[in-house]
Amino acid sequence: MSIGYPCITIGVENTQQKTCRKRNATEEHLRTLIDHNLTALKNIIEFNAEHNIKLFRISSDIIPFASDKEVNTLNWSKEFSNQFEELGRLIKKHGIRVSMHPGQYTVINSPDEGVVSRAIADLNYHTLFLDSLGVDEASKLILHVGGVYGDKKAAVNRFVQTYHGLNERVKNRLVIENDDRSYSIEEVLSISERTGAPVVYDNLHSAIYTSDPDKSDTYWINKVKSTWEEKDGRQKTHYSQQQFNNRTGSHSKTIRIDEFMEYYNEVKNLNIDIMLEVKDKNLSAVKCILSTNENGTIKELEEEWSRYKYVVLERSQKIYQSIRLLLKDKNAYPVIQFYRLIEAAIDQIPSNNSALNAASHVWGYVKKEAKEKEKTKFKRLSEAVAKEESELKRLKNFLKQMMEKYDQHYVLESLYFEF
DNA sequence: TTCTGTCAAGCGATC
DNA sequence: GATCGCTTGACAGAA
Repeated sequence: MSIGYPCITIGVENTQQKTCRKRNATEEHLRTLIDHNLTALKNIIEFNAEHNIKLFRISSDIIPFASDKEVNTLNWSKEFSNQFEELGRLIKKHGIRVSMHPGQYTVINSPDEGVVSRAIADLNYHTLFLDSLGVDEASKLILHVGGVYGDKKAAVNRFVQTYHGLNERVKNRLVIENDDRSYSIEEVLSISERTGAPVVYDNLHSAIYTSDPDKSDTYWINKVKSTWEEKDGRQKTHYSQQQFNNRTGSHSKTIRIDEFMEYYNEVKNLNIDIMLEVKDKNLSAVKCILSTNENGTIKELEEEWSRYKYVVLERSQKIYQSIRLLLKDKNAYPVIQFYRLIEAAIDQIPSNNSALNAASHVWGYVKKEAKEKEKTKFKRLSEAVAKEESELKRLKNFLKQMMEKYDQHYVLESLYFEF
């Protein structure tokens, strides 16, 4: 089983994707952006390899306006073929399975022909991107069924009809997913019967929208399994949790580990890949991978701790001490307790005092080298935080600048500036 | 330098 | 029929 995350990373240097506005999309500017984004992808792949993350969704925005031939006229696949080859080699070398997922705006069953032809162009773009990497058919392209338009039967028929007219290369990668308001898992399954497309089961969507709420996740995962053939690779699923107090269907900030482990224990023998849909992306992927690793070592937790420690200290001295104590036994691997404590800390809002405490720890990395003027500024900003919580952002921005100026990579690679 | 509004996409609910 | 909300991170111009 592989566990992965979509599109972007939190707290990993040089992995940020760039884009632009249509009106600024000159050929030259697009070239710069594509070059930048492919380099960022390479850095993401390397990060994933280092952290044993074998599943990753590539952002649809990686080639800006790729499916709009009037805006992006570049032959990017050919022009950047060297970078694509290198990326493909890297992906294969590390055994990473990549995928893509056009968003809610790519709709092939619309009654509007213009919408459909743009959607087809978009699918062609995604397919060309994956083909350019040289990855096999197990690298999938995930799509929702689309709209209902007041007549679901007709809408489904249009989906099936358009599907059959798609390029073979697209069809070889295309997978359909249940959504949370229009097409339930049972409806997607019946569309799969008519198209042959494999099905991705999404647990949260199904919890929100299904005609059969009594059926379990395992029931549907088993049911859907037969839509996956050998050439499609391992069955893929999407997993997410509801963010409390948000709109139904909102993805949680982080994967709550106890809830995940309950799910994992039910599905671990079903031979699936799990794509986590969650706001904190790679952080939850690493969390879930370490939590399900029976041969994990304390060293891996110590590495995690080095990234989280100031985030925790900023919120709770008590939890900070508890985690230090927890990691004392070098032969143990208390991974679940560790993440429970991290989650408990992140749930808290930093008080002025605890935030200042963490800030002064971080300041400690540079205070010897700092110029008088910088020391004064730190003092002034700290005093402001003591009076007014809203000033914390200003103080942390200043600290980040200082860490960059004095090359304090230990702090910069931590998550202190990400929370 | 920091903040706020805008972009880009299509559906569907609401007035 | 027109408008807004949904979603998302980053752009882009204002302050």
